[in-house]
Amino acid sequence: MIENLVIVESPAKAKTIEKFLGKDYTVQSCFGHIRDLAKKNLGIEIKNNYQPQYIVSDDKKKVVSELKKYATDSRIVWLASDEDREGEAIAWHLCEVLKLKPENTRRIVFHEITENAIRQAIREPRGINKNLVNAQQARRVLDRLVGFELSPILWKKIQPALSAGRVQSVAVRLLVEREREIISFKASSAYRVVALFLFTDEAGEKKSLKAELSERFPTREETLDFLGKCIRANYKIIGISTRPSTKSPAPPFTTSTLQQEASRKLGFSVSQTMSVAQRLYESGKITYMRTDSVNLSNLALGTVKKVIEQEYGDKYVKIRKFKTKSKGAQEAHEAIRPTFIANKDIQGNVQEKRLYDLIWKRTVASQMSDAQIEKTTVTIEISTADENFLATGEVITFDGFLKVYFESRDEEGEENGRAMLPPVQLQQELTCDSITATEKFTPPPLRYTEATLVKKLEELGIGRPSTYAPTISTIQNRGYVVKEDRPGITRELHLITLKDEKIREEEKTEYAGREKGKLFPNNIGIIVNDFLIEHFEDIINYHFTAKIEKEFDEIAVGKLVWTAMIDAFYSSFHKKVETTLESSEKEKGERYLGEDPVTGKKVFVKMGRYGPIAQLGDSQEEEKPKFASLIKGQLIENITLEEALELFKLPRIIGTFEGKELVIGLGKFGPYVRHEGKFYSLKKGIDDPLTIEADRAIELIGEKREADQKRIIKTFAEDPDLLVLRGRYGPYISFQKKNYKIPRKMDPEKLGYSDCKEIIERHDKSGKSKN
DNA sequence: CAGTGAGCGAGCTTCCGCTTGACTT
Repeated sequence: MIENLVIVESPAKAKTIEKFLGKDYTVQSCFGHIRDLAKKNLGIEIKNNYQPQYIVSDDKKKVVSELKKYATDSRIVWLASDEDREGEAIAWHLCEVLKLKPENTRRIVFHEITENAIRQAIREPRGINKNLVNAQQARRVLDRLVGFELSPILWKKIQPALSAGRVQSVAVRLLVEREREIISFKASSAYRVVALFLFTDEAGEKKSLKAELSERFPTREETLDFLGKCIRANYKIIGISTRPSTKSPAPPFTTSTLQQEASRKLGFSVSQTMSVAQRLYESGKITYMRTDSVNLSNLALGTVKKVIEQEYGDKYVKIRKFKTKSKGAQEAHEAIRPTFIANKDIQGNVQEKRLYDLIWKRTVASQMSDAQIEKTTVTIEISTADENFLATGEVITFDGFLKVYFESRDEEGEENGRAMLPPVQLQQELTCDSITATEKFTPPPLRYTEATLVKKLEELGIGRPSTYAPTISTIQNRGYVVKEDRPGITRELHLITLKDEKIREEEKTEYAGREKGKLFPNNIGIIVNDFLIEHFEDIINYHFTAKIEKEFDEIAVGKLVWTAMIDAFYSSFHKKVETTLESSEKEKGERYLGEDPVTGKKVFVKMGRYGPIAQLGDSQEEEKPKFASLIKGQLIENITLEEALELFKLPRIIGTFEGKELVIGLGKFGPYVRHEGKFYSLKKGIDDPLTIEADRAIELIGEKREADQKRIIKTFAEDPDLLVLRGRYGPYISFQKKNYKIPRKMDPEKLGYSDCKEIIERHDKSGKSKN
């Protein structure tokens, strides 16, 4: 007989709590939700007032049967799932599935894993809040209805295996709309004018001062006109103003802000951050990593205070209570912080150490004093012009939290105004060494990274800490978006300088717009997005989640019946589903580009069975149209007639090598060179399939042959098809287009022909028995 | 890994939010 059984969601949490509670308590974990809607036929009985059909999935059966054993053996069962909508539902499902009796079941909640908080919770048990459970059921059922009714429409009207949902479809919409802003963006330029002044200070030392003109000139003529006025002008300081200001630290990490900072500072992907954080959590080094709360426990605040006092001194301490700003936050946990703040560093791999360091610094800095900053602006008058030059400098008079941590930004701003200014006086005369006017282009809107997309979703109240990373993966897995680097463009910019009373003009080339690790929408993402917006704008709407969240809140306080809410939504939604299925045509995203000037045939771009294609000639006419695949990265959205016509120039024969033809073509995996039946990929961003020449193609073939050679560990005279190769996961055997794992005990260098044959045979046999 | 693009049809795909393993040929 067990006296007390406590059930929590996470096994790591169970371990910690068991330590606090002692031997009268057995603590088990249920690993999150233990059952979910059946996958067949929606899992909801629509005609039976939306009765959910819950089933325990296969991978949860083991956990459930173990918990059942424990529960029947226990005097009191304490349900300690999180204090939020999902946690309440988990507690309710546990009651139902484990058949718990109310008289020996208690529901308890705590927001922080400290002994006090848990003892306190046990002193204040309550029952299950059925209203809150109903709010969760409404959330669950609505998401299933939306996801499982919209997705099949896409299979029918666009392409199989696509998906749509309340969260993912909005994420894609954000990316598509941003891409359109970038496509339609027209850069304008203006001249930024910077002067370099020289003077001698009181000690006789030569000093310099850089200052920027208070305005930028939109044209070359105006810039020239201004610089002309500056020849033989006199310069005098007519103003020095200093303005004190303060900077405050950012709040402790939530899931979303941790993902953002790990991306900016450490270059981690969103899922990488989560898996490293998971390891830190499981080894007891940090608190729970899926949270939307910026709150720190009083215990933690006390330790942070001590650490700051010891490391930096009393005047660096400023204890703060942060309030969450994000919509729909449920705050079931603390903010993400080190479990033991006194530990400045930890054991672990490089990634773990770096992420821990980031969390430590952010936590500590959040409880430190404001930084005091003095901003100085020096105004310099030009005797021959109305404009002024301004020199700005910044001096940190008290570093405060900046001693530990500085939050990064997403924009790549110009390094400006950060430097200290040399000491100068009012009315001081300056000598102008030179003035440089540089043409500056306005930057286009920023593309999203994984992390900035998470930030945006959080601002909109869409998605939860546990789903940010999976959502980002889903929209990439469906092919809606791709995360990649893309090269920028080089462009000419105009430079005008005034030095030694002479004005000189020159052209400079600038490399701009290179993208690294950004999210780009694909054609299929754009087509799905446009289709959903045309037929279901109200759901793909940025405010849809906020709207239904309000209704869930009403359900949670008992003011609204959950099935009534679902019925109001579903009856109009389902009507739209039916009319869309009946009326709308198959959507191929076709766009007409114009006529081919050579043949006079019409040119279209659209989605084909295997991807986006260009079509030359109308399908109505007698002659069959020609087709050509679009190159990766080309969008139906903005491809030009000229670019489309180029595509029909492939495949091209560009010469011969070793007596065989070199053919450039475009395949499933991008542009290639074909030679003797073998394929060699062109280098992305370097080679253009339409202009590549034989020399370069031969070079590529050589590189590939060399790389293949390096992969070979062993070959056998008995059979040229059998190879021992070095691969991503270590050495393996390749035979007749199939790969085989080498047992760990065996040395790949010493494998003989018969050894390999044996491995292959053994594998093939076991493979057969499995199928 | 790599050329395709007519049309039909069976059977498959899919949501969001809680949790952790399993484990690469």
